[in-house]
Amino acid sequence: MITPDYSTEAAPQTRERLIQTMIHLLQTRGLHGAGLSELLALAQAPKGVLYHHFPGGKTALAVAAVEATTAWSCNKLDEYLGGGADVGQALGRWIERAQRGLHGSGFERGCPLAAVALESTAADTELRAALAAAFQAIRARLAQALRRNGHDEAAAQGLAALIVATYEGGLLQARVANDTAPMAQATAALLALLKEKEQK
Amino acid sequence: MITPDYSTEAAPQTRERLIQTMIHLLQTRGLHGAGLSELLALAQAPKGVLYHHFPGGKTALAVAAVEATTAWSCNKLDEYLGGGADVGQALGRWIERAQRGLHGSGFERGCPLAAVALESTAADTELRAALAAAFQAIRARLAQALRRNGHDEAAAQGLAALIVATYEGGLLQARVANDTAPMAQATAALLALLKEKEQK
DNA sequence: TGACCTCTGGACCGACTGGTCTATAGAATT
DNA sequence: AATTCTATAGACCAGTCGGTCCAGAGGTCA
Repeated sequence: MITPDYSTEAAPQTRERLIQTMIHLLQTRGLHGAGLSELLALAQAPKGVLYHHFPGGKTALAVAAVEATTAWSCNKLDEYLGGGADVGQALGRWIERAQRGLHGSGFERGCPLAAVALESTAADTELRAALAAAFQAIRARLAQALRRNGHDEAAAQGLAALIVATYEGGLLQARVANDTAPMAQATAALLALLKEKEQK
Repeated sequence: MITPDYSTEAAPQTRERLIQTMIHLLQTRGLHGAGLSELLALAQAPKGVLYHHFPGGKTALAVAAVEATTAWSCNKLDEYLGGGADVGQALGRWIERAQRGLHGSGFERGCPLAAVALESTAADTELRAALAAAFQAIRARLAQALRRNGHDEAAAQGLAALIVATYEGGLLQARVANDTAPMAQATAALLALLKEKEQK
């Protein structure tokens, strides 16, 4: 007889706490900037717990964090883009949310994917695979919505990549500037260009 | 009588080699991912040399690397934008160069500024100041050229931020995708939008 | 009740980190 | 020739890194 695999209460909480803490550290310090001792202190967990839930250690936890971020982002995108909503509008809401997060954290919390993306090397195969899948999934969702909005396949893919780039690049500039302005300006410029194209 | 301050031959070579090596490591692994031992081995320099030229240690060298990158980028931009050339064309050349660099390094070499930007915290004041100045300078140069091309002040600033964001975000996506496509697509989409606006 | 299992807790470890310090080579100055 | 200054060289250090290992806590089975 197969044991029902609903786990105990405590276990998923701890595991989830580790992932959330890792996401937070990736946003603020990046992968190598985040030490295990700091992570465990923030998550209020001893070392053994980490290696129990993630035998692969720090890297495995980072992969889990990347995957959790991917899932979360896709859900949020689906929510914003749901019902064939206008991509420009959805993008506006998305960026607004990011700006609030950045500003609210004193310009410390950026994108958890971006930092890892720039620190990882080709040797970090699992991490890279997770990151590649993440951006791929996000672009695919955007492209799908753009196609629904009347763009052809090539244009949809191009605009999807441009939107993601604007988001990541805008966040990066805003972070070092200690000011949301660069991100807001970049986004506004992109939205204006998109609107003009529509009206053409 | 003032001593002519052309320095000895050896000194600036070593110092420069340290900076160039740091830039390379920032591009491939980021600030925290790059160890001093690796840096010194690549630069073929003993430890004492580093702390002789950069009493501030690793961070001071990173600041110097950021500043050198800024100067280099501004020079290149001036070259591309010189004589009131079209911004779209200049941007195309700029991005093409970055793509060749990325592809030629097996998708390892990205932007030395971006990685540091995401790893640094508000506590790293010098590093942050250097980075803020870097992006500020680059945006200013782009905005100036855009104004020459007939955009008003606000539009020029917005587009400048958008261009930088596209560059950084495109590079990031291409890096993890192991494929220049996302960057090429994002850039092409942006250039297409700019061209449409011109013709409007 | 005893065996088992998942999960927690933390002592412990070797490797490596960034950084300091002293010795010295060699050119420039006196 | 003696001195001074810049630059090179690397031994050395304390602290921290990620990771291993084992002891128990507490639940769920037979």
